[in-house]
This record gives sequence, structure tokens and C-alpha cells, in this order.
Amino acid sequence: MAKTKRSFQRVTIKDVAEYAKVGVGTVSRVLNNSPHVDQHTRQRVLEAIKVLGYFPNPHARRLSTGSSQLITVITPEMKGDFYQILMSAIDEVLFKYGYSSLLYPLYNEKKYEALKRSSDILLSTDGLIVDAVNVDKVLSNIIKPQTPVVCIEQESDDYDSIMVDNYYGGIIAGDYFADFDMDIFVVTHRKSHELESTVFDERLEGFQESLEKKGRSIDKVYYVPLDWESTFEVARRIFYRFKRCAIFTTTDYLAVPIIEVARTMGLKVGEDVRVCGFDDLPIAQVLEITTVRQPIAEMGRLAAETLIKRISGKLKEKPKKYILKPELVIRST
Amino acid sequence: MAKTKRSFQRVTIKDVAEYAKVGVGTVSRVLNNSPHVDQHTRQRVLEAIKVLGYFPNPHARRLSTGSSQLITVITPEMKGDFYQILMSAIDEVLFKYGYSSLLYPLYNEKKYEALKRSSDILLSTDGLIVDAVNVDKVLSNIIKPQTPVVCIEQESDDYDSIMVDNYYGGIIAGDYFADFDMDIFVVTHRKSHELESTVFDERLEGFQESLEKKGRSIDKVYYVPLDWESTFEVARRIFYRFKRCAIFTTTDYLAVPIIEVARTMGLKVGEDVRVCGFDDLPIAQVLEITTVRQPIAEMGRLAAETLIKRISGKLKEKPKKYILKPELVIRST
DNA sequence: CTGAAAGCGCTTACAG
DNA sequence: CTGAAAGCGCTTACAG
Repeated sequence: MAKTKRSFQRVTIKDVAEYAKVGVGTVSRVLNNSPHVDQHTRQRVLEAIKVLGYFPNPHARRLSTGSSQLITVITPEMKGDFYQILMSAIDEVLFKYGYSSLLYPLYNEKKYEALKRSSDILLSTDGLIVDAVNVDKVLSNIIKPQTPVVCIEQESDDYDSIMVDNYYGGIIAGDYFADFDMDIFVVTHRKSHELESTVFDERLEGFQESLEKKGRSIDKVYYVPLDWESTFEVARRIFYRFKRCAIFTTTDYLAVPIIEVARTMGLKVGEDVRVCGFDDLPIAQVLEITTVRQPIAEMGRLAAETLIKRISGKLKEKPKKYILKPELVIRST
Repeated sequence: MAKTKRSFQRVTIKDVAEYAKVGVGTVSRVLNNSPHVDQHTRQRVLEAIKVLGYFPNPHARRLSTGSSQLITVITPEMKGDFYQILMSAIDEVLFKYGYSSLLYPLYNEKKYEALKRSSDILLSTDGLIVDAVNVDKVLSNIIKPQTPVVCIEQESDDYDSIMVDNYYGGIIAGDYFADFDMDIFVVTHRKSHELESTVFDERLEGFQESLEKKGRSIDKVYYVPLDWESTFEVARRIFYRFKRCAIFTTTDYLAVPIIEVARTMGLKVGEDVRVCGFDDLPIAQVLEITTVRQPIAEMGRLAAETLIKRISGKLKEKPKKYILKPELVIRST
């Protein structure tokens, strides 16, 4: 009876079996909703579970079945609407297939250390969805080989990847701006650490390229952190000098403070001041911001569906790149 | 040889043991950095692990040890700086004790369903930190009894709780406002679903109470969703009529757009327009917003430390309430 | 320092 | 429909 390893002995399937006077197999069957259980036995077992306050041990279950029904989602951060939309879409699909998601945002360097440190549950789930983090460089050493992975917003040699053609998105914005007879500015984000994505640069590049092809050019590019406070400053600086101009922001998030400053300063947004964002976040819809729509939810769904197929073995071909095209949504700004 | 249950047979500790010509116990020992292993044996095992590409199965390990070294953190959402600060503080402490965090934001109703559905790994970690979600009502049925839990921003009958005296925070803001010879407005958040916290209301209540005691009153309370776009609207509406007024926002987040609108409209913030927020988010520091400081990081650390103590059995008394006092930080607004 | 063996709590053919 | 038993992949006294 040297059972005192743990101070509090949990109630196990065996206790339930004894109490209900059945075998553990039967308890397991009612736990898993097997149809091959007599109604009365089932009731007895259910009763025992309730009385004893039994909760199955997921580790044992997982060890036994070999699958965790869990997907790890790794993102570079977790602020803003983008991730909420993405995660909701992913969760929706996963839920349908009986999976749950484990969210792991790498919002600081330590989180990455913590991830590396242990061959943790986080990396031992049935699959990974990795957003905007370089899998090949950053994660390949710590991910178990053969683990199904799908990347979003990031290319990969080894895994399926879902991407938006950000360069193309920049181009269509540039095409749109080329006709404006005013100064053209860009407000974009400068990345602050290695793990961050390059989407902003790609968007800017496409924008620039397109303008140049049409004989136009960007008058100035403003780099800001992904904060509104800094963007307010920049907006004031711009509008102080230019009462008439067109501004392309590489994400809607940065368009908002700019529009607000313009409006509050009495400038006519949509006429004197033109603003076009990127992403089509909910905020862009609410504020009627002209933008380049990125199908975030679609990316999430596609990633999840693809991952599930890989896990179930339905998809056996070599890694594929899914490139989704953004589209220009002209609204009131 | 009916081993073909899984298409891809993982390499296990047994394979490593055979390859290195040792027992599995020895492999386990080097895995766990036991000092009682001969240098040469250790090398052989390490070599085998590398060659075979072995990754230990965390489920087996956990089943065996009975502990997961994992803490689940449940929050009502994940947007904004608040959670980043809180999570960083929690992670810091957990990391020190060899734990990792699993983040589970209940950002929509489905997430809650998903959590309930399965006696999931998420609820079978070594402990839970629950922020601003009613544990007693919402989670008690699905949490295993005896699971250590610490609540943040939410009272509980059964568990330790870390709270900020939001009512008191409202009071000190009210005391500060009472001397202003101008109209007083409040911009606050109306909660949209059951799981949300009541902190905003408590802050408002304290504010109101304090003003009344000093013979003043709130001229109008504006309820907004936690979005800046709506707050911009409200700010414009206010400043259109009142060029001189004092505004208390129940979170800094809502103070930002108000200040921006005021500034852009040419009003003197800090003189004609007074704004005081709540929380002391980074944004409040950057913009020099007068605010009621909530010690977010301290709450996170305290929660994590308390939980660890509960888990290790060092804390055996009955649940305790830790109430942290907020303080007024007068800055330039 | 090391191996053989029991045990962690489940699931799942297998045989009734 | 049901029970006994093997097996999932680890850890950890126990006995050398």
C-alpha cells in the first residue's frame, strides 16, 4: 500500500469500476459513448462517476490512443483584431473535427526560450499552425519530425503554407493611388525583432513598384511602431504641412489614427485626404476605410482544414503553397 | 507484430535503450539529468537519441510523474496591453519554477463550449489562473476538484483571489475631480456578455460616490464598446458642446482617443480639458495621461507565486483575498 | 552506476 | 453486452 506518492489520491477509472461493479473496460466504454453498453449498466456507471467526482486523466487517455486532439497555434503576438479573427476561424474548423487549439503567442523573447526548453506538450500536439514565424529557421529543431505543420503568412520548404500575395496587394493599392493628383505618403511598421514577419515590407514594395511603373513615386515613408500614439504624431506632422495628400498604410490599424486626426482637423477625408489601409479589419469596415482586403478568416479556415487533412493522412502530396489574392475594397476614405 | 496501429511508429525510449545498449531506466536518467550516470554511458545515450531523432512523449512522462508542469491561464479575451503585461509577469514567475503557461482566452462563446466539452488537458494542468471570469459560477463544474486555482480581478468563495480595489480607485479619481470647476463626464464600457468582469462598474461607482460626498455630481456617463472608433464619436460629441470639461475614463484605453480628439481640435489638454484614465497601461505612460495605476504586473506575479505555493503544498490555509490598492498618478492631462 | 520490473490511468482487441 | 489482459511510453524505487 505504498500509494502515498501523491498526497491526494485522485479517483481513477478503477475506483469507478469497483463502485459500479463493472470492469474498467465498461467504464471506458461509457466514457467514450460506445453504443455497446446496456442502458442500465451505463446508468450505474454514470452514477458512480458522479458520486465519486471522477474526471478522466487526459494524459493516460492520450498515451493510450496516441493522439491528443490538440493543435498548437503559434503566433508572433496576440494583440489586435487580426489574431482574434484568425483564431476564431481556426477554432471553428478544429471544433468541427473534434480538435481544440492551444494558443502560444511568442510575445517576447522569453516565450521562445520557454518553448525551446522543454519538449513540451505544446510541441507534442497532433499538429501545429504557425503564423508569421519562420518555421524552417526558428522552429525546425524543436519540432518533432513528422509533426504535421501548416504555415500562415510565411513560406516554408518543408510544410504547407497559406499566404496572401502581399506584393500584389501593394500593387493594386499603388494602381489606385497613381491617379491621385496629390502627394503620396506611406505609413508602415518597422519590424523590431527577428521573428516578426515581412509582410509590411512586401506591401510597401508592391506599392512602390506600381507607382514607379506609372511614373509616380512616394514622397515619404514614415516608419512607426504598431502603436496609435506614434501614428497620431506622424499624422499631425503630415497634416500640419499638407492639407491635401494621399496616404497608404500597410495595415488598417495605422489608418485609423490618421483618419481621426484628419477629420478632427477639419480636413475632408475622401476628398482632400485619401487614405487606404490593408487587411480589412473590422475597424476598417466600421470606419468605412478604403483598404486592401486580406481574407484572414479564410486563411485560418484553410490552414486548419489543410492541417486536419495532413493529420488524417488524406493529404499525402508534398508541401503546397496556397496563395490567396487580396482585393481592393473602395469605401469612403 | 500488430504494431501498425499508427502509420508512423515513433521512436521510443526503448529504441534508444536498445541502440545504446542500456536499459530504459538509464535512458530515462540521462533524459532527466540524473547525476548518477557514468559519463561514457551518458554520451552513448545522447548519441543514440540524436541518431534516432528521439523526442520523449510528454503524455507518458506526465502519466508517470503525475504532474504536468503546466498552468492554464484563462482570460476573457486577449486584446490590448493588459494581457500582455499580465501574462509576461505570470510567465516570468512560472518559468522560474519550471512551469509553462497555457493561455486560454474565452474570446467568444464557442471557446467556452470548447472548454466545457472535454475534460481537456487545459483543465488537467497542475493549476489554473483565472482572470476576470467567475470561477464559482462558470468554471466550478468543469474544473476537477482539488485543482489549485487562483483568481484575478474576481472574487471567489473557494479559491485565493488577487484583486485591485477598483471602488477605491474610483474614489481617489473622484476626490481629484471634485476640485475641478467644470462639467464632469465619464466614459466607460458596458459589458456585453455574462463572463465579462464588473471592474468598470466598480470604478464608476467609487467615482460617483466620492463626487457626491463632496457635493458634486457626474453630468453624464457615456457607455461605449471597448473600441476607439466609438469613443472618437463620443469625444467629438462632447467637445463640440464643451470646450472645457473633465473626463474620467474607466480605462486608459478609452482615454487615448478622447485626448487625441481634444488636442486635434486645439483644446488645451491639462488645462481646459482634464482627462484621467485607469490602469496605467504603457500607453498612458507614453502619452503622459493622468491615471489610476493598477499594478498589473504585480497582480500577475502574486497570482503565480500563490498558485505555485498551493501546488507545492506550502500554502495550506483557507483561500485568501489579496487586495491591492491602486494609486493616483498625476501626469500632464 | 545500472537493469529489470512495477506502476501511472487509460483504451481496445479478444474471447466469451 | 462485458470482463480480463495487454499495451501505450515513460519514471522510479529496488536490488544489485
